[in-house]
Amino acid sequence: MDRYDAQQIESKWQQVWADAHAFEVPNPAPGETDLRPKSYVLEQLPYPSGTLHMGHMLVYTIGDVVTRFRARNGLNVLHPQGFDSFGLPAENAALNAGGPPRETTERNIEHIKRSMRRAGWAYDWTRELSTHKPDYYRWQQWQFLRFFERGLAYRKGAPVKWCPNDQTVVANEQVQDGRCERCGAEVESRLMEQWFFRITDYAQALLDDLDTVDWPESIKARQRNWIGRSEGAEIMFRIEELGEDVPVFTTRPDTLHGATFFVLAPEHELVERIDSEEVRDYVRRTGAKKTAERAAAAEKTGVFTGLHAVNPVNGERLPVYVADYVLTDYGTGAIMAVPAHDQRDFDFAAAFELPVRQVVKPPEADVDESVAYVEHAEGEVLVNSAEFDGLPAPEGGRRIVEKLEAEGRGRFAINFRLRDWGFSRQRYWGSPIPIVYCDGCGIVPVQDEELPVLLPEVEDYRPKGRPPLAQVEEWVNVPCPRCGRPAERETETMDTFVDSSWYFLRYCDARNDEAPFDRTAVDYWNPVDLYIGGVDHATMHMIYARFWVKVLNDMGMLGFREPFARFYSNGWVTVGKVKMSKRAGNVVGPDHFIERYGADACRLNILFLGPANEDMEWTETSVEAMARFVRRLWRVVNEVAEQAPSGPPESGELARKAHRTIAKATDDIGRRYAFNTAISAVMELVNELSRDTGGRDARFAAETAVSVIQPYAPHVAEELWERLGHERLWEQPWPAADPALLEVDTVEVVVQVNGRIRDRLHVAPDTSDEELVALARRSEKVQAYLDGGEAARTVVVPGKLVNFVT
RNA sequence: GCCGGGGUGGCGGAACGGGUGAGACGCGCCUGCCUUAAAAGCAGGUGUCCCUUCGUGGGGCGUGCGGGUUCGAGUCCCGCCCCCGGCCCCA
Repeated sequence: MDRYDAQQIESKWQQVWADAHAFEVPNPAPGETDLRPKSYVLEQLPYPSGTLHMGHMLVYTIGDVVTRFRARNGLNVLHPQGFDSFGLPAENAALNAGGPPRETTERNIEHIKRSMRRAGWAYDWTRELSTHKPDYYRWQQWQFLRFFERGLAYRKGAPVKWCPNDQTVVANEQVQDGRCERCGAEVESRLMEQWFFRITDYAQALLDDLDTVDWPESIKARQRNWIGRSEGAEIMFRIEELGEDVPVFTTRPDTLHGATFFVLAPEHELVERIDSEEVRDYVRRTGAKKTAERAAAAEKTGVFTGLHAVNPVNGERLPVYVADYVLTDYGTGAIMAVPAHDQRDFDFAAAFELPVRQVVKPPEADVDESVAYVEHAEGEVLVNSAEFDGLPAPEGGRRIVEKLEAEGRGRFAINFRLRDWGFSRQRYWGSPIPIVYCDGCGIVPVQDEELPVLLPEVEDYRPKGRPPLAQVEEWVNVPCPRCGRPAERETETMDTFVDSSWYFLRYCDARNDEAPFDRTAVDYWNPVDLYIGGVDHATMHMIYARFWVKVLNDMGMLGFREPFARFYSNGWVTVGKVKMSKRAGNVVGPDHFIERYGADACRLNILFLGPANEDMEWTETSVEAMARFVRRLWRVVNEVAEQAPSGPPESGELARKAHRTIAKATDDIGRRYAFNTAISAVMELVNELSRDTGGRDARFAAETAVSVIQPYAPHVAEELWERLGHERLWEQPWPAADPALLEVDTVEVVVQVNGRIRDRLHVAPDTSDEELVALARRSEKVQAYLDGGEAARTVVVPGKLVNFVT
């Protein structure tokens, strides 16, 4: 027997697969139907900002196991791969490396592709895409123009989060604890003109359709959190001195009579009309505050404006304050303050000595205005609320809104936390936005025939506050597409989340140069049957992509409403319980381990560490263990190949074990996504096989072990399959377990007396209940415990136990 | 605060519609074989405590804590404790 040589075997089979175009999956030709059901298996594509790490190893191996398993189970499987190559990570990587982003990015892509091939992942590379390539972003620009025509992409001035380090606007979602998610710098608030997608139009649909997808509950919960739907009312207050109506949103219209003051956010548009040095000073100070400071402030701050707001329900004049505990980007940026029933209002009232008036009273309690009553109790009623006194609070709230509605001063309303998606970036490395600004015509879209608007090569792409593209005069200055007079191009670029909002559609028709994709192709493959990726993309990317698909569906470009029918979220790979990440500086790459132990051992290892949807601890000893297992498999199967006779199995215990292994692995991979336990099952089989490698059953067991481990360790499986006298394992049907052979010859049946085990019987699995009881009763040990008496009740679980209850 | 997910040996983890003896599989550790030696490999042992005429012997306790349902609970119910993650001046 020759020695196991991972490198030699793996490169051999990788070459065989490439030559055979083994994983290339053409779209069905027009008019033809593939009889196999389709399956679209997709993993989130990588940012080529460096090399692969163990997190990638995990996600891509999961996808690969499922792909290979499904292909052998008669499905037509699409499994493409590409690169999310635009955006800040790639650009920052280029800045660090000191070259142009295109060069570093493309170098990284080549490196990653080599690693991916070396790992043996079965991709259809004919569909490869990179989002920084003009043939990709051309169609993104095209789709942007369709969004723009429909008013779904628009420009507005808005307070935005500005990262002083990256010198760009970042999305709210990219801010963590007041810091830039990418670089960790504290973000500032600025008012800027921005491009937005009108995702809020789809808030309700995004919420409702979560019920139609098969995702982990935790991921759905995150999206629901993010969308943040709350029901309440919008109530109109008149600012007396300005003669302006200001709406407020409240979830507690029942407490309207308890409003004792009124607060505007410092950024509220009315604030600049207030002629007060004190107010201007406060707004200035607040603006200088970092978002994080503002949220963390223990003491409520604010300033009286001299204005008054009229409460529409009772005509009371409430003093108007400006205070930064009211946020400009939630609700309407103004609130009615009810200190008796809101902790924040209560704190503010305490600091500014404002009155507190309780209007909701829990049953059997006196009115107590020394604390805020914010919880809810069954049977609470309204007090101090004029004609609504005594009504249960929920009903009272309803009646109050109805009354205001009749007067045109209020209505039931639903508010979402979700904001429109600001997607323009003041950076270089992204898709240009195909827009031209003309003094005469305003915002003018670039004509479809002019696409793509190519990203020009620039000398200096470092961010300086102004978009780097603004410095490229020969690029910026163009004639207006509408009137032909001198005009200027949009110099901001698109957020990389735009790129990843539709890449899974492009894979279906990746070489189309007449449209983003053909609807037939996209409708054939989609929705993605299994989407695999990290929880970190559960909110942003996966909400944007859902939005994108809904819009395209409304445009009639595709025939489905949800992109990802099922989502599998992989856990983190940890080192000493710390997430493996660039930031933590504990990244271990697969390349070194693949070189040392082989891709098969590494693939097995990453899935054997634990359940793939939970965090798993990386240890080097476990790779060694898997390398040991592969060598053991190699030795045992080679032995069988050399000495075991061919011929139909004899259905002995070893053959039965093989059938049980098939059954377990099929269920573990196909239904449960329990990748670790399927490996254990094969290990058990190999352990048993190693004790007896000589018979026909041994040959069958060896073939089974090789066949079942193939999705995990495809190279060594293919080599051993060949040595067992067969070929092209990757195309062989997945083995089927014979139900008749799943049972062992004899089973051990436990005999209990009152739930205590007293004896064991060894019987055939199909022994009848009556027979079991008779056998059990005959046992001396049981007799002793029954003590001559009779069982009041006898419980029989066939093949498992007999329990006498006295 | 609200929401989601978890607590099982020295470690990672099994036990998948309550059905035996929990702890599969692997790591680590211990003993032995092979070897001049090492590596690799092979065989066996490994929750815990007690009794033992040491026998492939007997028994108690064990799945975060306290109750409960059941002939039978890691699994179901009630009440706690702790850990991880998400959204939070969200009006």
